[in-house]
Amino acid sequence: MSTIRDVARLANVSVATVSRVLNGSSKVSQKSKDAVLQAQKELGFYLNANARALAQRDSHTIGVVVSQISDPYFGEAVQACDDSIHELGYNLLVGQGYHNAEREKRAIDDLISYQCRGLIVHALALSEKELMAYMDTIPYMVMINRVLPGYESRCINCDNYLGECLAVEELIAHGHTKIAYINSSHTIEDTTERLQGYCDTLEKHGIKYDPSLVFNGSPSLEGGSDAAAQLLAHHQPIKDFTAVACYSDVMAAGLMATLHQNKLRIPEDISITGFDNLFLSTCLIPTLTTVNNPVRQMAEEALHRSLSLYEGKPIEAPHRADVHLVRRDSVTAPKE
Amino acid sequence: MSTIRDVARLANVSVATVSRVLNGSSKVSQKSKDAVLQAQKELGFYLNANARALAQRDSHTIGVVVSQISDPYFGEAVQACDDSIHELGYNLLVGQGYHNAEREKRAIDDLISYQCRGLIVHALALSEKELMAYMDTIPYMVMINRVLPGYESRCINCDNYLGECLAVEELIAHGHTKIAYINSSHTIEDTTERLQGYCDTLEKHGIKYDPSLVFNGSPSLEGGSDAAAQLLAHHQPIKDFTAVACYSDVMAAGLMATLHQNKLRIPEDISITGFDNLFLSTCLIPTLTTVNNPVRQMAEEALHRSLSLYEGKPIEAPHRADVHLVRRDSVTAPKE
DNA sequence: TTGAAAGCGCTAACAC
DNA sequence: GTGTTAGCGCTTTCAA
Repeated sequence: MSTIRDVARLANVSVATVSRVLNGSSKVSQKSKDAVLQAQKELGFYLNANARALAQRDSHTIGVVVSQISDPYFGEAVQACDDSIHELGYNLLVGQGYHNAEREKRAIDDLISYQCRGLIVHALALSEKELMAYMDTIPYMVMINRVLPGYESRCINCDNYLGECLAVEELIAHGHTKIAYINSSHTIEDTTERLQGYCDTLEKHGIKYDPSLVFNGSPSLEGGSDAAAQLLAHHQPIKDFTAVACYSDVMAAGLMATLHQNKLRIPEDISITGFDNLFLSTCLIPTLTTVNNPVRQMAEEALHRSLSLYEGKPIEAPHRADVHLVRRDSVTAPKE
Repeated sequence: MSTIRDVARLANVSVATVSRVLNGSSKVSQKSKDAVLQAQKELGFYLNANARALAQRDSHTIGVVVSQISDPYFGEAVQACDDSIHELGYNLLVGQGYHNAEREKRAIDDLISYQCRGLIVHALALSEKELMAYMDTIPYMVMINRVLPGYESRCINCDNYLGECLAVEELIAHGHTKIAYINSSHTIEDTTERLQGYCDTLEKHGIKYDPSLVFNGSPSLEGGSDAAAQLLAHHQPIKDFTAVACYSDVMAAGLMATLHQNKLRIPEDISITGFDNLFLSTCLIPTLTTVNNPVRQMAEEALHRSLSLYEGKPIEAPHRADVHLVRRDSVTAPKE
């Protein structure tokens, strides 16, 4: 690896000049510029980002931690973040928490030591207390999909409660009264809010909440399948429910696979709703009726807040993203 | 941000001692250790990863560039890489090329300047010439899904030709003779090899290759839908083909969505095969018959080669991962 | 077991 | 316009 000094020597200029040319800064004579560029090419030279970060006290880097990058939801979320991040001239660093407190901690710690200029974290396993400690030491840290009391303006999420109400309303509007619910086993705000939306909407229509129709799984495809398997196992033959509302599109996809394996037709036998409106939900057959979760908008909001915080700018009011129902083909009227 | 000096001062030891404690290295008295840890906690101190990388001439970091992290194929690939990377105690840096030469270049350049200790790149837009130039300047760079002549042992891919042969054989074995093909519009090796497998297998069974049954799209869900739309538009009513082999699972998913929109049933009206065996292919309805692409194994292989290369170790023989057919529900005999 | 000090590769005053 | 040089925060000899 050659250094800036090698380039300077070869180009017959000082290191300062090399730095100027390579950073496109201030006035440099065309002659020096050419010499430097030529020398750079000859040596295959790259500025050392670590050294730059150190000297500039700026890593040009934004950290994002999610559960798992291969999960479609987080794939889209990270994508959304990265797009905004690059637009602003920064680079993205991703950490993965794997639904696991230890790993979440490590992911956050790593990003902090990389001196990220912004930090957006999704954590579902760490306790409120631990997260609050982070929020206190890292003033520019922002959370997504989770709200910490006292830190509301640094927590970005969507209206989970309303979203789930809309989904269940849609099922009821089609005539369903026996509605099961597939839930995430991580009980953080979004989970409890969505479940609450489910319960309240049933109640509002005079339908009694039946806990034996609610099953949990990890918020993943596998988790959706698992929960679905439990649901079917506990209700044979299928007559206790005609529809299933799901915590997320991903879990809904898992549910659909399991229903299909069990020769149940969607929506003829069972209607389904998801949550998130991932691209995935348009690929499923039938396409999934779901609640739009504006990840992209939330990513932008989170990024801007984190950046502002880093610069010590005043904090705005809390942000709660709007949701709306997206009607597709997975909901129809119950049979008979 | 406090520095190691602040910690040293507060703990009443030298910076060297702080460094020793925080790196778990060599002999330090329990007393110093306690003092340092206490001071660290008090200050909320984190070692600066950039400074460490500089001092140690080791960033502890591996770079991976893919097309797009939200793409299910790359989601799984990055995941596989990250798992191996963490096992070895490194950290992952991801770059995205977005099917675009300029972006691919930038992603690679960024990772190089971060001083990655290993570099795994998937690039489909950059020319062979440009990539070879990179391979020459970065001796530890390894490519996936692409083979550069003269650099075979630094290029990891799977047996694309055989894989596509297996898929088409499967269709023919079910009685199909009119088989369309949906292809990626990026003509790199995997694309041409799979197409060749398709052609040769047809020919082997005495079926004439018909170019009017082959359509391109970008290797994405949207691309699959687009290509499918073209295919349908050019063959109305549908009587020129009874099956479609696809370049990838992701494109197959796009195709399935389009067929479904057009009221075509799978597999009753049209049989389909994919390529990759993503988790996605088990979620589609019907589940997709496809070719297993051992991404995880390839990721490990790529990582180990890159690391060896970095350490100047000898290069092994070329690696071409095995493939096999995975039978599911998207293929059946043609009608009538 | 500990500390002093010389770098790591770069940027950014500052002086010319 | 250009060069000199003092750091950035850390690790790692080398001596003590």
